[in-house]
Amino acid sequence: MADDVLLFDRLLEVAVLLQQDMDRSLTGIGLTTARTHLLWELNRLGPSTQQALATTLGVSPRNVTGLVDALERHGYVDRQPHPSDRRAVLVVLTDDGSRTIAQMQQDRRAVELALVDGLDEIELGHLTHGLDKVIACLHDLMGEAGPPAGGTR
Amino acid sequence: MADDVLLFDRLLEVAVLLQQDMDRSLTGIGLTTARTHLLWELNRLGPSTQQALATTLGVSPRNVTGLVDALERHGYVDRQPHPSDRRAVLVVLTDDGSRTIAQMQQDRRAVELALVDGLDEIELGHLTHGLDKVIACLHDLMGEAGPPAGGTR
DNA sequence: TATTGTTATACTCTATAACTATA
DNA sequence: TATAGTTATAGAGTATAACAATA
Repeated sequence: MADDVLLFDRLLEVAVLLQQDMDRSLTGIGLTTARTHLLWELNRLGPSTQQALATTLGVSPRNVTGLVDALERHGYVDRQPHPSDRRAVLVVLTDDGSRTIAQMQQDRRAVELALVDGLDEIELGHLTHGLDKVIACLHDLMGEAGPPAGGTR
Repeated sequence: MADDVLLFDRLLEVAVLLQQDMDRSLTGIGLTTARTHLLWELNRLGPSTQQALATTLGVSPRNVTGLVDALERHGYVDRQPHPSDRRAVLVVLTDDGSRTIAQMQQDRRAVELALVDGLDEIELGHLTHGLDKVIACLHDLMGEAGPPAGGTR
């Protein structure tokens, strides 16, 4: 009957569970998904202007202002004057921010270990292979349908 | 180096892509993720009180009021008096709402087909098997860590 | 007394537009 | 003139608390 989206449903369930798992560790410490995303990218990029963060995150500069305000208020980042451009500010991780990111990376590794632990090497290979195909296929689907005036055909 | 969360990263990428794919079809027709979620559950449950919807969706009754307001405003649902409880209202899909849901189900089937099309039967079996293990593992992780005063041990 | 839905209030994420200070 | 970041304004999702009508 409704069994015609078996793979889709499984992927969706994984997505929901991952989201829940990541949300769980953010409660009560002044972090949210959006703020954490910024923190994560800031850690990847190193000290950055808000403009750079807006581009990387794909959100408006105004939005970054709000997120940095909140992260600064909670002590995760600092705003420093840009050394060569007095219009800009450099957003940098505080020690607390760095520690928080490190903890998150450790949590991810723990989840990864738990997941891999339940699979033998063959199963893991098959799963990885299948996921890569799914990812490629979804990228294709997005590419085709993205902007109204496409031309991949 | 940073290659120690390979599986996690793949699952995360799938989650992001799925979210993007689902968002894509909602733009410009008065729908959002939250509203669509309500519509979807309403279709599954049949005519429901807002209380029932709040419970099913795991959000506050106040939140449901806002979502139903918006969906009603855009013609996807109607509020009808509850036949036996004059405090409650029954939220029901309009014809337009039903058509929209049907279209979404069809879109899902199309994505499912595209995904399955890229895999032979063996690969599909392996992928499904791996995902089921991942889902079970994630459920375990959530269960263990969920409420502070757990007792699964 | 308990429940259904609402109004009141507040916080967060998001966007666009106008404005300031600087390039 | 263009760019970086801010203030102003607005819409959407979410929550709690207080309140009205009804069970």
